[in-house]
Amino acid sequence: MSDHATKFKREPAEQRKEALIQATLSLIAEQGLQGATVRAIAERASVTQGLIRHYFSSKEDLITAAYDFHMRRLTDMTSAPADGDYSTARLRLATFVTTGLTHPVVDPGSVSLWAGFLNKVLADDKMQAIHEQTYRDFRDRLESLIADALNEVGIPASPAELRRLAIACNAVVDGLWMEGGALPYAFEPDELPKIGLASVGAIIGVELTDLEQRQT
Amino acid sequence: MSDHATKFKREPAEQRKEALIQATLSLIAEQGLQGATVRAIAERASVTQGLIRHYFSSKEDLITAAYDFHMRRLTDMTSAPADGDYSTARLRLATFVTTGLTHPVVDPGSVSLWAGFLNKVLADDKMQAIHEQTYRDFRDRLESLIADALNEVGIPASPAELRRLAIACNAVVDGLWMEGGALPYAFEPDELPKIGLASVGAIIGVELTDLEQRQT
DNA sequence: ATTATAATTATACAGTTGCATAATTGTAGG
DNA sequence: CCTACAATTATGCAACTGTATAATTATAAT
Repeated sequence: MSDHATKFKREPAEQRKEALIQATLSLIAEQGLQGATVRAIAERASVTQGLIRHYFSSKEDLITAAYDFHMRRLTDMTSAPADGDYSTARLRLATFVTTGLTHPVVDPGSVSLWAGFLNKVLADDKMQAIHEQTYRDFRDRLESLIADALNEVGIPASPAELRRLAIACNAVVDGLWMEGGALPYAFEPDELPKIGLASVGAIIGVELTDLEQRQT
Repeated sequence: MSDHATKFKREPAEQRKEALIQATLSLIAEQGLQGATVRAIAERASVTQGLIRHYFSSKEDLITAAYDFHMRRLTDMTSAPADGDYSTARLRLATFVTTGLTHPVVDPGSVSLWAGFLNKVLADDKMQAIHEQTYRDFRDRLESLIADALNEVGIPASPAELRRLAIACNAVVDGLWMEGGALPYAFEPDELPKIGLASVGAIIGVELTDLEQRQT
């Protein structure tokens, strides 16, 4: 009679780690950092709290890993559709902006998550490094899309100019992203991407709004 | 001999309340919401913890009051210099943008504070109401400045257009504000206001960068 | 089947948290 | 001067926190 109801299952390390990270992220999104206690995380991941210590040397270690995971995912979600777009540079830029200002990138949970981490970012060096890294990745990606679009219309820009344009466009996208996440019902469904396209277009001096509708 | 060293002093209610709020804000700015425990707040305000309960019915009550106080101050700091400017509408708008992108409005503590509150904002109705209120105040202020500037150069805009422009400009300013606060050493001292002016100018189609230097 | 071992659970602990309640004490009005 | 009362301190408590350590148990290799 070996029918003892098995009390737990062993999972591959990476899978468990990610499950714990996901549990952590969902808790922070819902209740902020304070809601992410080891016990709450363990419960949400259907695991006992001791296991967290087995995979992460401390709670801070888990938080750091979760932050890295979230920021990477955010950047990837925004970049992916534009990366697969091989039409014109302008359209690629437009796709990037539109994606970054549409669900699921724009989402209360995402914004809450980002905000929840921010004060740790300013206090902890490791967090600061991750923040700087992901910010630069995102902005560099945007800068190269802008450079391509400007070349395409025959108005290339100097490196210094490109830097300024990238910072500005990044700010518009970030700002709209935040507002959309923080006030989900304050904007029409298509309003944010439209405003984003018009603004980025105005800043770099290239028309972007009419491009999106066309079928290849 | 009535020289017993007086153990405490009675302060007017409003003054004590504000002292407690200031202590709360400085703690959240430095360490996030988690650092703002009743004991830490009391100590920073040079008071014992029981007193907090005497002025605020709960910790949440204090946090809410602190949030309201901070957001009001942020909006006021940004608006004040532009309000006292009676030259041209364009200059007033430029002053508004510049002020919002310069110290002390741009400041790691301010951003940290704002972020620390955000997840509470999404969860708590009272906080949500305060957030919506201050956001609208700020954006409406910006919208009226934009409207004046456009009228001044003879290109008035429709209400719907004005709304879009205000949302976009608000996003630029907010985005730059955040980036400046989150990465204090990533930008040159004058870089953010310059980029802000150029971007807002580009979005609404009015030159703003050359105005600031002129002496009346 | 047995065994070795890592994955997982179980238990314990000292410190911290928000809050309630009681005990003081400054101070304005008589 | 003193008296009343609110402002403030003092003390206590139950719940929760992160972490350490020991006890189980699934599972792959033998």
